[in-house]
Amino acid sequence: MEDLEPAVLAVLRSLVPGEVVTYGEVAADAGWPGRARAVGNILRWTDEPVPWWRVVNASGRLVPGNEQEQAKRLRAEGVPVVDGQRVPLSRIRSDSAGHSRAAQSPKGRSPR
DNA sequence: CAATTGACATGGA
DNA sequence: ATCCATGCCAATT
Repeated sequence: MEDLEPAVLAVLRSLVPGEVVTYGEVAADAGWPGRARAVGNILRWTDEPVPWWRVVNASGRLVPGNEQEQAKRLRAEGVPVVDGQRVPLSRIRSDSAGHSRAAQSPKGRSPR
């Protein structure tokens, strides 16, 4: 599981201003399909300088308890926030702020 | 070791 | 569009 931490951090660091991804997306990108929950757990306790505000759930909903903070930061990054608590995924899946985002699982990584 | 909880995902009501 | 139910994984109690 800790193997996931550095992987997730790397993915988040790879993100670009204006880029928003879902937990499942990050998990899959890190090489762990289905570990979306674990990702969220990490962002919760990790003290690393990870842009957790660029991570939202599959529904486009911001983080519970910090939605205001998220919305504020996202808005500052150029991400259109709706109602100050939601993000239109319609624009996120496919195009990411003008950068290529397609990493697919490099190899079978599931020692479990 | 079993039950519960949670910054998730998907689908149906 | 929102809420509820089920599944999946990991951490806590």
